[in-house]
Amino acid sequence: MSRDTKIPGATIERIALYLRPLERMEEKGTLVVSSEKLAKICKVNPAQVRKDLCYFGEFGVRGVGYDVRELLGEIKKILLSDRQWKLGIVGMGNLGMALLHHQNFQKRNFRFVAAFDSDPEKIGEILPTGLIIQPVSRIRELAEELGIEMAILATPATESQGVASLLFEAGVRAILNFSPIQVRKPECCLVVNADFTVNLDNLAYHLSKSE
Amino acid sequence: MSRDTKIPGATIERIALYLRPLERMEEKGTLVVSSEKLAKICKVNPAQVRKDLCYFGEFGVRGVGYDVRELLGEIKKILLSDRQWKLGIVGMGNLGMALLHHQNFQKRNFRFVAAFDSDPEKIGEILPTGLIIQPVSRIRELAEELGIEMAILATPATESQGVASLLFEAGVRAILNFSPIQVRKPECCLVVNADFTVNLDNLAYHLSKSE
DNA sequence: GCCTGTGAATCCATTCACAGCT
DNA sequence: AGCTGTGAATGGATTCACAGGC
Repeated sequence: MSRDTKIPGATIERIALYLRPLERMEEKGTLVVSSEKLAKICKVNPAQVRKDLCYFGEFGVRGVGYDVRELLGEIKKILLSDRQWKLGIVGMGNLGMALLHHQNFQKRNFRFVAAFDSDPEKIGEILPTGLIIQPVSRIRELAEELGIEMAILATPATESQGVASLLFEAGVRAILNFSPIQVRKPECCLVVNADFTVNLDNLAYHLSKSE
Repeated sequence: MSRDTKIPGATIERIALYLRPLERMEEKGTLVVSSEKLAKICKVNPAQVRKDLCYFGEFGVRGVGYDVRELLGEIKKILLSDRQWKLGIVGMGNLGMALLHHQNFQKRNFRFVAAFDSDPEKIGEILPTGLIIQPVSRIRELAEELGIEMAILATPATESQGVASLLFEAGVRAILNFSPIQVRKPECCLVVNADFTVNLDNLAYHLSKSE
């Protein structure tokens, strides 16, 4: 497939999904996987798997399948998950703390290099990882100094927009937003929302639809 | 619009999004809102707001807009968020603990009625909310007794499928899954995945695409 | 004049179906 | 024979554009 084709957003979301089972397969020593097998694990259509992959190249062998190790490498290259990303986190309440210490970020090559909060009680606290909680007022300075590339926003709704603006001004260009508001952002920057209460609202609706 | 029209899944996701700013408007005493205003806050297209709403009825007044209080009521009815939902949570690590104590669930009428873990060290621990951590082996019994309607899965990947199956057998029909695997489920049940590391993978990809 | 409700048009995503390679 | 790669067909979701009521 031609390189210049526009790649659907939905495709790259699924690509990230394919990555995880492939890692487990590599660990277990599985050498080859078919689109059908991978599709079943990820709960998608086999044709979808093939189409998604072929936006990026021809990774498979007809009549055989995909080489697990090779496909894993290609996907990591596509998602830039073969290199480390530096994260900042703002809002060290229950959720912020849990995210900071969550193993899956480390596993996925995301590394926290700074933690911020606006509560004077918390500032200066030394966390188990060795990080020290910094005041929100130092975001500008530290984001540049430490080279923060993405940030996680775990602040209360009232603070989210203010903090997001600070982050964007400091050159952070991507935010994963756990707060329940949609933040304004410059054209060049990215925000993904992860307010899980909306997921529950969704479940509630669909649950009651099916009696 | 006719009542029997199939309602897009994307629509109901956005409906949950509209709910939040409407609540803030009601608190502030705002009486009326236009599709344009609401759209701007939620970062969507105004026509989208109108179309979404008109799947459920005619809530607005031409030339005027939507009555905030009335619209809020209608949306709460649609999403069944005018009643309380009983939640269970499994996996009381950092993340599970943080979710259990997260204020936004309470605000949204989701109430935790049980917490489970498989670690003998944790079982019996009394949490700040008064809940006692129960062994996973009691899921069956307690889910029925307490009337758990949805569950949050914050277990390590290796345990997720097992626990999910237990929950489904116990009559829980909806799961919000924070672990990085796609669980098998009966036809009648629902799973929404909320593995936020895939969101970061997404951000990483799009970030590097835009230089 | 203003803003909703909604068919029609457009855009995007998924699935089918089969040609092509091993 | 088996499984990938991909155009074509289908199915959904978004946006346009305007008629209709305040």
